[in-house]
Parts: sequence; structure tokens; C-alpha cells
Amino acid sequence: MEYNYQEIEKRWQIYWKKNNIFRTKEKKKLKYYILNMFPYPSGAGLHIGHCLGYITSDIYARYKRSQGYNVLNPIGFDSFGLPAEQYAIQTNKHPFETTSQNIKKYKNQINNLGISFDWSRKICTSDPNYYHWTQWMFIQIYNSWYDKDSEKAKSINLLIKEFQKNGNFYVNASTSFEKKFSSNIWNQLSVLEKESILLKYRLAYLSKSVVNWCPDLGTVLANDEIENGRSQRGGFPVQRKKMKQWHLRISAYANRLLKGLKYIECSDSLKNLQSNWIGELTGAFVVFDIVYPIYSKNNKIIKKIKSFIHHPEYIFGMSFVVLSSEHPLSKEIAIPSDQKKVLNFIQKTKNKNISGIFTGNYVFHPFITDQKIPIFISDYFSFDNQIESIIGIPCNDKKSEKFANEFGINFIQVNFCKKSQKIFFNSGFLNGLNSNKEAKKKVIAKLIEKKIGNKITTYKIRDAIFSRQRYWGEPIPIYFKNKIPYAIPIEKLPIILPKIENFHPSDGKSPLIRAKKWAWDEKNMKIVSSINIDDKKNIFPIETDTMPSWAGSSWYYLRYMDPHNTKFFLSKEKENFWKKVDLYIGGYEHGTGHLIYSRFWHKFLKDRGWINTEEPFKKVLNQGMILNYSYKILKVIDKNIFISYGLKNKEIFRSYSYQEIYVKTNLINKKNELDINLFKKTYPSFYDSYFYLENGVFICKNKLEKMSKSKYNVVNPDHISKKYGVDIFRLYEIFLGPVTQSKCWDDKKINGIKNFINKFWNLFHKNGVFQVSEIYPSSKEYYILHHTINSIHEKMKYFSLNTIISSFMIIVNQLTIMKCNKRKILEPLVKLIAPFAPHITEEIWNKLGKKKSIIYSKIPMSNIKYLNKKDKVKYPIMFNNKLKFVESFDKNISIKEIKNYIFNHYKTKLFLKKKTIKKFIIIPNKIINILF
RNA sequence: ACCCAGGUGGCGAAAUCGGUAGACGCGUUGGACUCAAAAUCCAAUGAUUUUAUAUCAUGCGGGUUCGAAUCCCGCCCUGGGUACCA
Repeated sequence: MEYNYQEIEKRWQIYWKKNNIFRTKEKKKLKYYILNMFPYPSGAGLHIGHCLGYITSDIYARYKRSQGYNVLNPIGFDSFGLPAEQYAIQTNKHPFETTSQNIKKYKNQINNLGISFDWSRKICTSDPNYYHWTQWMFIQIYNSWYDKDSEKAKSINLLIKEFQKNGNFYVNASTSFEKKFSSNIWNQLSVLEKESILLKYRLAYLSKSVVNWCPDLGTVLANDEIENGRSQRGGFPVQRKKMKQWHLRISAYANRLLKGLKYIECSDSLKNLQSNWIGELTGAFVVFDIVYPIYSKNNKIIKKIKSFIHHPEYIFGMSFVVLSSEHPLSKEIAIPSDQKKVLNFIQKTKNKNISGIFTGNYVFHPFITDQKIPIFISDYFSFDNQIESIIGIPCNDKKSEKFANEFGINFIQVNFCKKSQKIFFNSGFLNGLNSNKEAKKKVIAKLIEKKIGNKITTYKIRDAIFSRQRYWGEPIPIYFKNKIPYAIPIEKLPIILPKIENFHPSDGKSPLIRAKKWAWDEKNMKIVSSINIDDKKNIFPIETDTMPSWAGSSWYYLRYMDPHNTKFFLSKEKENFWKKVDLYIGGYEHGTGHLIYSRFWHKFLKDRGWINTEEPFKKVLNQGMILNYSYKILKVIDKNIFISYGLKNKEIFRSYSYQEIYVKTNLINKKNELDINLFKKTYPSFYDSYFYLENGVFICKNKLEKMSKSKYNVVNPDHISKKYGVDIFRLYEIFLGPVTQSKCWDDKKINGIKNFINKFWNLFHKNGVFQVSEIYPSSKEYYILHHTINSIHEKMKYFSLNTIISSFMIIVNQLTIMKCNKRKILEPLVKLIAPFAPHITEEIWNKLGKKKSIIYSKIPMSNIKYLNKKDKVKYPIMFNNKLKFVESFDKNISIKEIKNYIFNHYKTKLFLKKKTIKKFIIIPNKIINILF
């Protein structure tokens, strides 16, 4: 008999909701805070990739509850972001509307999966009650500087006091301001001068940085919106352009972000990812004389340039110097005849191959008189954040070697091997040395002596650009008075994102520039009409750029602890109760961006005393992605022509440049062919397009990729749970493979889970009637149960959820064969399965006569009494590494006796075939191997 | 290009400490039940040939070891990230 999932699942979902089963309070119990990475409510709804994370965390949350923990398992939405804005541009529907619709849809879908979220704590980043505190935190970041001596952020007021007292002589800060000044000089500076110096100390500061500028669309593009140097929409060219932007001085925290990794439990690969992203580089900087000095924009002559060397001991092997295209002098360094091609190179967006360009200019070698070293511009190397220039040593560095090969640059050998020792030669004052350490010391000493360099530790991590020229984000609470930024008083927060009608970009500015009421009245402390901006008196323009979506998602996990607090973002009591996230589950794709930003943000809040923990997450688990095929067709750029994929390399088509356009899956048949008529109907703007066919059909390019709405390859869970039931869907998704591994979606195998659930149901039913026996179980039945209990707790420790389901299948099969329907066996089994299949187990629990939800029951622990104490050891017996037979021995028997027994075994004689034994290997309790 | 994963039967996978490769499931084949089908149950199922308690098998090529899916070196392929998708 099959169980009626439709009725049962609905009933329990209503029951959980009605009784607020998952609402969490700060009770006197051990706490456990489990969190899913913040979802973005996309218009396509929830897809099975998200579900994997929610199901995993739900299983764990239910498991932890059954162990007696007070589990916090909240959910909310990262509801600001680009897709909603794009949609608004296309349809003119306000993002506010679409976002709230999408959230409703998500909530419904999630609830249909039986996920035990505490919805009473729901937060949305686009809710003014939430972004009130995002804005507040931004102002705090703006009003802080980083003191390197005490390794923490401090109030800017302390810095100002210090400047007034001693100038900046004793200040050791993270700053781009390099000059020293006295208190006298400081006190005589104008407000504008003071503010522009302070800006270089603030943790949120304005400065110019490079963005992807698309002149035809009049907007800055995300990297995601660019393909082969052109905009995805329309295929327009994209350039690199410098724009004034807000930045967060995240580089100040590089060292602490690196050190803090020690305290996070996660995979080594995630730690690697993070530490590579932070990119600590130790070495030395060297200041070179430029052969052809350059004239900068303000007509100053620049004769020197700074570069980084990772291994100073190999300085005599240097054969080129590279500047990144973002180096402040990259545009000026080239000699006049090469100027044009170099500028051209810099303007193009980043090329992902080994690319670079010679500037025609050189530097002089610091230790070899008159030796000229060529200067290149390239983005092939990973540059540190400060110097943006690197010294190439092809003989001792793989990347330099590849680069040198590409551009035909000389190699200079500087050491040779002698008796496994490296001896320096060709190296001036280092010749004859055999220790890298010593050589390094000598070089650095020499650099210091000549005042042209020193040791240095720098980081690759760059300060994060914080401005977006977009509408759908948190307004930056800053106004400009005589071009100097001022923070809006915190008691006037939040400043609410104004409603506008036209979402199109406005020549590189945010659409907010059109807001009619977007000026700050300083005297009356309120937002007023922009018409009244008289600039020098009382009313000033408010910043029109908005915050990036990572702003709101950098601290949301704190808000869940105290979501309804109107006085502060988090109270001390609530923080002391929940402390930090115990388990953070989310995709590996967030391993850099989000995880770096939120750790930075967290450390800042700690520095300023608003929270107590150094790291926000105790343990991070990355779920693998669920991949699915996406389909693209080739369109000729600037022409209304599509060509079949196989024709791409045909002679006649080779001169065209193409753009790949994603198409919806329903337009493609199983052979990768596009239904052209249906395509034209779906996209009327392409109605007159011409299609070049191959062999009478139009072939698409297909690719296995992560699911994403923009790729049209998302699979929605709704139809699966409708057809099979939620419990089956949950189990199936987990059964697909290890949680951490990415996998390809395929729903063909779901039958196996369906069979399992039916078998499980039938353990309790005979001819459709619920029937459980009260007879005392046999020792074998107890053994099976306790063995399963044991292995499930073990596997839970390392999240091997797919094999736990295998264990369930095994025990259900065994009990079915034994026709066991004994309460004393089945009740614990129901409790074990409950976190995985919550609906069917609630139903059975209820039928077993229990009054309270199974959620309140304790998960069983195994009892040694029922587990066979093994008094025998099973040995596989191998001959020349091949298994031939298996023998069991008494645990107490000696190795000598085993050896004797095996030697005299008739099978031994059989396998030896008259040959003699060369070696007998026995690894106690493991294996016996006989070599002959 | 760089960084991080992954690659095991027809398919999803298991083997968590270097020790019996393929647990569990899907699919396929055969059988039982049935007038028949579905469902269910039972059995077989890595490949090869000489059918032997044979040989070969964990992306490819080497190495370490009595023993390697697992460790080391060099490749190939797939996926993710590369700083404005989230």
C-alpha cells in the first residue's frame, strides 16, 4: 500500500505553522545557530540548487533539536540587487513590487519543502528597518580609521585630536597619505584641506578606480554582463574607465582576515581560496631610475618607479619589469612612439591569456651600471595592492618564465646546482653564496644602504569599491557641502530610497539623479526637494550612488539574533545568548566575495565595541552546486543573422564576430536543435532574423553550468514534490551524492526513494491497516537497530548524508525480510528518519499514539549491550596482493598461531602451486599478505 | 591565464587511517504473480577471453610501497571563482 503524501504532508505543514513549532526563543538550553547563505529572491523562484542547502540545513537543524539543542534556524532575503533593476528597466515595474512578489513566491516554495525556518525572524535588506542599520554602519566605517599599532579600527575623532596635538608624526595608520605634518601645520589647514587628508585615513573613502564603462548603454556594467569585451545586452563595446567611487579600506584588515582563518572550521580548499584572495606577499620593494623619465599630467617629471620583488636574492636574474594596467603611471610610462598602442592595450578590458605590451621604456638595474631592463604593461601577474608592479625573474619563477617566453625576453641564470646545493653566480656581490636566506639578507641590506628599497609585506586584496551607479540599493547617507562629503546625522536614519519612475541609467550616473526630493537641509535636518539646492548655504545634494548588494549581506546574520530591535541593530543580551553562527551552509561560489566582506565587516564592528566575537562563523560547509545544461545560439554582432553552431569555423563565417545568446530550454529538442518558429514567436524582435542552417537544422551550443535564471537552466522543485511528495524529493536530493560535491541534475532515479518510502510505510501496515507488535525484539533485531543508530551518528559528524539514506534503506530492507513490526525497534527508527523525512514520520508517530510532535522527541543513542562484542577477527588472505580467501580467528590467538594455521591451510598449498613463500605480511586486525 | 574542486560499472555513487574496489540505489535482463498490464517479489548484472577459485579494471603517463581510488611528479578533461550576478 502506498501512503497518501498529498494529504499527510499538507496536514503536518499546517500543524507546524499553527503551533509555531519552529519559533525560537532565548531559552535556558544549549544553543545552536545554523544559517543558510542569504538567498536573492530571483523571479525564477526557488531552484533545486537552493533546495539542497535548505534541506541539508533543515536535516541538521532537526537533528540538533532532537539532541536537545535550542536551534536558531532563520531565513530572510538579500532583496536589493541588479536583476530586479534590470527587470525594472525592461518592464518599468518598480523593483519594490517585483521583489515583494518574488519573496512571497519563495516563502511559499520553502514552506512546501517542510523546512523548519523560524519565519518570525525574517529580514529583508531592502526593508528600511533593516537598511537603517546598514546605513548606520556605513557612517561608522566612514568615521573610523585603522590603527596599525593596536591592530584595530578607531573613531576618527581620536585621530583628529592626535593631529591637533602632534600632527601625524606618531600615527601608524592604514592610509594612502604618505607625507608627515606637525600639529601647527594641521591647525592652519582649511576645512577642505583637512577633510581631504582625513579622507585618506577614513575606512570609507572616495577615490578614483577603474570600472567597466559601456558608452552605448550609458552605464557601468558588472563583469557578469560582459562577454568577450562586449555588453551581453546589445553586444556594445566596453571600456575601462576611472570613476570617483566610495571604497572600503578592507586592505587594512588583510592580516587579520588571514590570521582569523585558523578559527574557522571549514575545508582546506576554502581556506586556501580565502588566503589566496588575500594574497600575502613578502619580499622587497626596489626603486628604479627610469631610463626615459616621464612627464605626468601636471607636468611634473617622474624619474623613479617602485617595483616589487618576491625573491630579492635573485635580483641579478631580473630581465623585465611589469606594471599592471591599473598602475598610476601605466598611461604615461611609454615612450611617445609607443604611447598609442599602449593606451589602446590599457583601455581594453582584461584579457585572460598571457598578454602584455612593451612600453619602449626601461629602468636601470640597481646594481649593474648602465644595464637597461625593459618595462612592460600586463595583467598576467597578480599584483599586490600597493605597488602594482613586479620584477620578472624568468630563471626562478614559472610565471615570469612563461611571460619571458611569450615576449622573447632573455633569461639570466643566477645559480647552479652543486651537490644538491644552489650556488649563486652571475650575481655580483652574491657570487659564491650557497644560501638563499643569506643572499636575501645581503640584497636587502644593500637596498637599504643605497636608499632604494627595503623588505615589505603586502597583500593582493584590494579595497572594495562600494559605490554603484544603480537605483536598487541602500542610499549612501552622505551629502556634499562644497564637494566635501558629510555624513547625515545618525539620528535621522534611515534615509529612505525615494521612488522614481525611470530606471534607465543616466550617462554613468545612478538613476537616483532623477529623484525630485533628494537634497539635505542641514539646518532643519531633513530631506528636501532637489530644486532648493543652493549649494553654499543650507541645502546640499545627497550622494546618488547606492551601496552594493554585499553591504546588506555582510551583517545580516547578526540581525537574526535580534530582528525586531528598533533601538539598536543588536542588543548585548541577545548577542551574548547566540554569540555567533555555529554552522554556515552555502555555495562554494561565495567562498571569496561574501565570506571576505562579512568577515571584514564583523571585525570592524568588533573593533568599535558593538559586538564581541572576532569571527562571525564557527563552521562553514559548502554545498556543491547542482548543474544543468544551458543552451546558447550564435548571433552575428551588429547583424540580424544567426548561424548554426557547427558553421562557426567555416571559411565564410570566420570573419564575423559573434555573440552567444542564452535561449530557453523549451525551444530546444533532444538533439540540440532550435525550433526556429517557436524562437521567433518567443522573441518577436528577432522575427525578421536570418538563420544559417547546417544539414537542414539549427544547432545550439550546450554547456553544463550552475543554475541561474539568466541561463534559463533552472529546475524548479515544485513539480517534483507535487508528483512524488516532499519527503521523497528531500531524500532524493540528498541521496544524489555528497553534499559538498557539485552534481548534474537528473530526476530519473527518484523511483529508488519512492520504493524505500513505500517499504518504510509498509513496515507499519498490513493490508493497509496500521499494525505494530508489542513483542520483545530478538537480539538480532536489536543488533540491526543499534548498529544503524551508531553509523548514523558517526556519518552525521561528517555530513555524509547520502550514505545515511543508504543505511536507512539497508535497515528497512532487513526488517522487511524479517517481517519485523515491533514497536521497540520501529519507534527508534522513526525518530532516526524524522529529520530527513519529517512529514511521513510525524504521521507514523501520531499513529503510534504519540500526542506531541516528533520534533520534541530525543534521538536514540546506541547501546553497547545490543552490539555484538566481536570476539573474532576476519582476515582477508592475499597471495601476491590478490585476495584468495577469508578466514576468521579468535581475537586472543597469537600471530604465530595464525601464521601456522595459514601455512598449513589446504588453500595455501593450492595457491602456492609448489612455489616457496618469500614473505609473510600480517597487519594485526587488518590483512594477511603472502608473497611468493 | 591564475586559484580551488572533481574525474570509480550503462547511470548516481560507496570505500573518512594506504589494506577484500563497486555498499546502497537507478537502469537492464530473466523468473514468479496476472487473462493481460501496472505494481510487487525473487535472481543475475565492471570488462575480457582460453570460463580459470584466470587476466584486466578507479581520466592518462610515470613514481613510492608487500599493498595506491587514496601519497608524490607530469599531463588531459569537466565545473566553480577571478573583485559590479547572487
